[in-house]
Amino acid sequence: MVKIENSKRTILNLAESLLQDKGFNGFSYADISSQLGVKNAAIHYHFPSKEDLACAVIQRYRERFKLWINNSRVKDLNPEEKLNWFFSIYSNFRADNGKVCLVGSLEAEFNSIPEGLRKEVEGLNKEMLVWLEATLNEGREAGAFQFNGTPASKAALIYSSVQGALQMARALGTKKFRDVVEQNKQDVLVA
Amino acid sequence: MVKIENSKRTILNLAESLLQDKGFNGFSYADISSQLGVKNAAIHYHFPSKEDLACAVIQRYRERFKLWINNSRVKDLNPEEKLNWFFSIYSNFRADNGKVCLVGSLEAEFNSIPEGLRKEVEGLNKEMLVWLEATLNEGREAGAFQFNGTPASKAALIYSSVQGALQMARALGTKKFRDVVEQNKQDVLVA
DNA sequence: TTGACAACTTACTAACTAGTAAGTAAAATC
DNA sequence: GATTTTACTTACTAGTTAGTAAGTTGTCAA
Repeated sequence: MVKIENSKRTILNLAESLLQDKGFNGFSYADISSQLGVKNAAIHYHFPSKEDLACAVIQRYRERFKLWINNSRVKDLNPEEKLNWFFSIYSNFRADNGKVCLVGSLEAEFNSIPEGLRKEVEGLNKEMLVWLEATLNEGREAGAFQFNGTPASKAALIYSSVQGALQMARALGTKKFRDVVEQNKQDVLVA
Repeated sequence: MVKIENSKRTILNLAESLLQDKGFNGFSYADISSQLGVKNAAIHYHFPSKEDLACAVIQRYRERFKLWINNSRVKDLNPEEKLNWFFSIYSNFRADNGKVCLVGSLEAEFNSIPEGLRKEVEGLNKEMLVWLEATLNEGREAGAFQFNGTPASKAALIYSSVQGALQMARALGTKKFRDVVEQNKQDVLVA
């Protein structure tokens, strides 16, 4: 038998991509198996249910995010650079065939996805907001950022706007996404 | 035969509600027919395809928005009141069982919805941005609003953030949505 | 060399999907 | 009063969905 190396990881990659492209209700096991060149049942062997598969995607993303923010490449950046790194995640999504944020995609379908998956999405969303809030606070105390309100509120605004902008760019083009990122920077950076 | 008065309108209401609740790929004709107490085929009689149905929902919403903004109740408001009216649309969505914006819902699923529907979403999105941009411009010139960048960019930021915040509130609660609205106000209103 | 195990395939099911064709009954129109 | 139209129902199809059970084969460890 020809072994595809690390099928499990390849399945996760394809599922992540499909979630960002079509949404949870917009893709099927057949989309994955056909791209992988295997049968549907092979996917079920690795991930018994669609919920298991999507949960594994989010869990992996949460691990990845934790590794990133604790790695010196991000940890040691100054607040402005950290914010730019954050925006670059989403710029890369946009550049990659107009993908949207996993969190946004799944929250848009929140009332038609399994319960366990909702919990994972909630966890990821919280973790990202906590980091963004801390970064905004750090930047304001260092005099690099300037904004009204609490870092928590500002973090919620920035995150939700980027999430929304990725979606909006699908209908109105990449410029809209870039506009939102630039406007966010102008609204927070000290001139 | 017992006539349900104005079935067509009731179907549109249910479809609009389902789109905001579950998304295009998250509801079926059966969801509508069961709530209406008719058979599936009755829905197909009024709207042959699911695309026809969803397009009709968006078309009606576009008409409604046009009527609203041209009605003196909104037209004659000052810029700050206009912005508050805009936010109130989404506060009402949130209060109504955590519904999200039609545009956001459909853009999240953009790559798995029919072509004709995409065009309608694009149209609605543009029309709302044009109004918001004009309102922001009007407010800035009147000295009621203060912000960096162009009214177009600021409009894109505000709209995408509200769209994203409705989705985020599903996972993290209504407070997050309110935070984003308040932060937006603080970032634009002259103190 | 044998036996266990991992990673599949084949073959299937039950439920649901959008969509259609033909028939029916009430109501509006001529 | 006859005919057409509106708003359905019944009955169906073809395709897709997630998910399962049982069998197969290559790989690896004892």
